[in-house]
Amino acid sequence: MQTGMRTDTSPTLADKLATAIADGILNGTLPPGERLDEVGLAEQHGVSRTPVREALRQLAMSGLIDMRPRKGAIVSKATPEEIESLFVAMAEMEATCARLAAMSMTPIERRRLQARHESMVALAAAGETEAYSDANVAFHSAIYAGAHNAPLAEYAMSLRRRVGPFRRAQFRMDGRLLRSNQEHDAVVRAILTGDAAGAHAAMIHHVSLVEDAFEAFAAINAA
Amino acid sequence: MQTGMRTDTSPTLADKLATAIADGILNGTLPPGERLDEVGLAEQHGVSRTPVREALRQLAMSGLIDMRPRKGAIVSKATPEEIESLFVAMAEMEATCARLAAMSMTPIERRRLQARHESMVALAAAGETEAYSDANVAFHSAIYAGAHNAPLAEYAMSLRRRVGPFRRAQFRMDGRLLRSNQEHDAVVRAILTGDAAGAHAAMIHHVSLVEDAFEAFAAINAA
DNA sequence: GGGGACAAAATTGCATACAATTGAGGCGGG
DNA sequence: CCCGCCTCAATTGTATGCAATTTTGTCCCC
Repeated sequence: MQTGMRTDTSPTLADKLATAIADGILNGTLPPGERLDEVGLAEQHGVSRTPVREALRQLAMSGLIDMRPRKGAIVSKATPEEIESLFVAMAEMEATCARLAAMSMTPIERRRLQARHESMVALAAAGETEAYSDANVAFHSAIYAGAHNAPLAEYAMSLRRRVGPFRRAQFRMDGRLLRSNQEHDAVVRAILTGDAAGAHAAMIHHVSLVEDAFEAFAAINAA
Repeated sequence: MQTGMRTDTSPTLADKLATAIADGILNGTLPPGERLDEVGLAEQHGVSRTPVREALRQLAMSGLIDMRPRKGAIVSKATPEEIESLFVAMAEMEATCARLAAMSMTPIERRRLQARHESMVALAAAGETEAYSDANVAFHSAIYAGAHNAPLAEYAMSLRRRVGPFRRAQFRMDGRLLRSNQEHDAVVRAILTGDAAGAHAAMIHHVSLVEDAFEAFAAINAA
């Protein structure tokens, strides 16, 4: 799903293309720096250039791709500094959502968050990386939703997507799963007790460690 | 300027149209709910529908307009709850930027912020609404920039634009200028002393009052 | 062998043309 | 008088065609 995307009653070709291309970027088929040729994409999807151009423009606004007039589009390829900024921004957004969630989640939402978290304990212990990763996204999304603020939640999700291409395989690093789960525990406890400041701090801490993991990963790959 | 807009080397027609339409929305020429007819806009600007459509898609992603497949585009017309969410989101973003600015502004940036603030004291005292309003935007922009985080700064600015259509004439309310200036003083003091938590709190307080002003304004207009 | 100018190919930007869906208005039946 | 259906105009979605700029490849000269 795409941030701020048009409400989809019978999605248009351009919309479908936008999600298709975004998927390609997120799952690594289209790596950062890859050139996005209009006719190529058009032929590849069996459509004309017109909807392709509209899809590209939409993706450009989301930050997933870069367009330069008369130069074409490429998958966004950020410098280490820009990637760092993205991670910091994501940490701040997640922390803000966590703080708001601590203040405004309904009792039902709190119970569900706790249940979700507890179910992840088992996954972490069993080392089920893939299932944990999926559950992790759902966990964070639940916190976005708990903030009860659509613009913030959407932007947080958009940032999560945007850093996606740069954080592949993060969970494969030693002990990430168990550690992530412990940090979730701190976040959940703070939210459940309505400790806004604590939720903020715990979430910043959690997401910052993800960033550290990325940096370690990047360092390994650079070597 | 448009958030996440393509880097402009010889802007394309679609880009120029996007800013033109955005200007129309922001200055009230195109009020919320106004229908954005493609052929109308095309004739009005002397271009074909193609660049108009691309501009609209761009604006849709920014949240300034709403598009529904085969139904056309309208200037975003939010419910009171959605407007409330926008104001809350803006307050949170501004506060986050203020906190980061308190932590990471350079000495030069701090001095400039202080100078800018002091120059606004005179404007507030003299009741120069228009000049103060311009300076106010620059003041907040300086804090965004001081956060040293492009994604957060851009999103904060984008939210500021997005609430624009709903906060017209806010400064005309009694005593807003002086009060705004006093609140700025608290924000600036916190930032200059590196008081991150204080900067956050002061900014939330400041922007929340703007929201209250809006609500009062909306209440008057509804009556 | 290296570098620069020119030409051709490729690619983007814009316009026009066509198709398809929506919404409105009219018409007839109840 | 009201309701449903049908038809048609209006509007959006998509394709194609053309113009302009960028890029690439080649040739010539140094």
